[in-house]
Amino acid sequence: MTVPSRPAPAHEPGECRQLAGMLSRIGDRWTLPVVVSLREEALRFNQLRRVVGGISQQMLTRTLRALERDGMVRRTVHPTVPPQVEYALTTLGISLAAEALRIGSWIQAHRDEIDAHRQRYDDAAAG
Amino acid sequence: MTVPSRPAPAHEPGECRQLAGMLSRIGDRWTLPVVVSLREEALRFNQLRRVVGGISQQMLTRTLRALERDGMVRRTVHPTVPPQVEYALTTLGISLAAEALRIGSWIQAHRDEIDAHRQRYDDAAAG
DNA sequence: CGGAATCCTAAGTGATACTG
DNA sequence: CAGTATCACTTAGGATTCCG
Repeated sequence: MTVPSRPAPAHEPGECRQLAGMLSRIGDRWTLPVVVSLREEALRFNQLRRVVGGISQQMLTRTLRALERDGMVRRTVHPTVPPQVEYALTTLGISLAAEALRIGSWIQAHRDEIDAHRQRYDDAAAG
Repeated sequence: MTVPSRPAPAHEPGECRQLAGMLSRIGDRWTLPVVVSLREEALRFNQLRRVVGGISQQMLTRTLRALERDGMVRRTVHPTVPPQVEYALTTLGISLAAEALRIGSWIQAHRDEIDAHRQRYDDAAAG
């Protein structure tokens, strides 16, 4: 493709930043495990915590709040005693999970390649 | 393999963690802007810095090192005076960029929806 | 049970100054 | 030009304690 004097970059800084922003939102340590854990069924707080595994109470709370704020997760409180709170993916959340899994496929497909590169790079640095 | 009473979750913790790990690698503040900036042509350090815009020298160095380590970017030093270093995407990097842009499309498509949710959530929290 | 509040550490990020 | 080194600040995350 010939490059004219100065074509539109096909990427504007704003877009990249938003893209990076959303990727880091879902790329944090717990968002994806939580979303994937909710993929098949709604779960209650401590159920979810057990399924996800290894997540602190605080981080689960924060992650769920962020997901709820973004409209990815719906929080339903059942006025029982003791209180019962259920978390479920929204349509938007399901849609995001699908995209995430797509990237997951890419990663699995290229994981060996990436690991090999890292190995080589680190070896070269160490040597 | 015997069929368990419950179906396999279709997600193993290890996978999620790797997925999240890679997403946070490319979801950091600068990786994507850098990759996208390199999409059409190889650039030198300070060229790249200008194109990306707003990135500190240190973060550009770190981002490029990480990308190089992962085999996404190839670093070529031309033994001239003054030194000239060129950065270019590898095939792997181009492939990643394509995936990233796909997510970008998703974000653009759902951005208004997400923003509306956030607005509503924040308003409710403030009220 | 489902959180909130608090404290602490590590990592990401930016600014600045210096070097080959 | 293309970095490295250092410092300061902010945020992510974990551990612990307390509450309705």
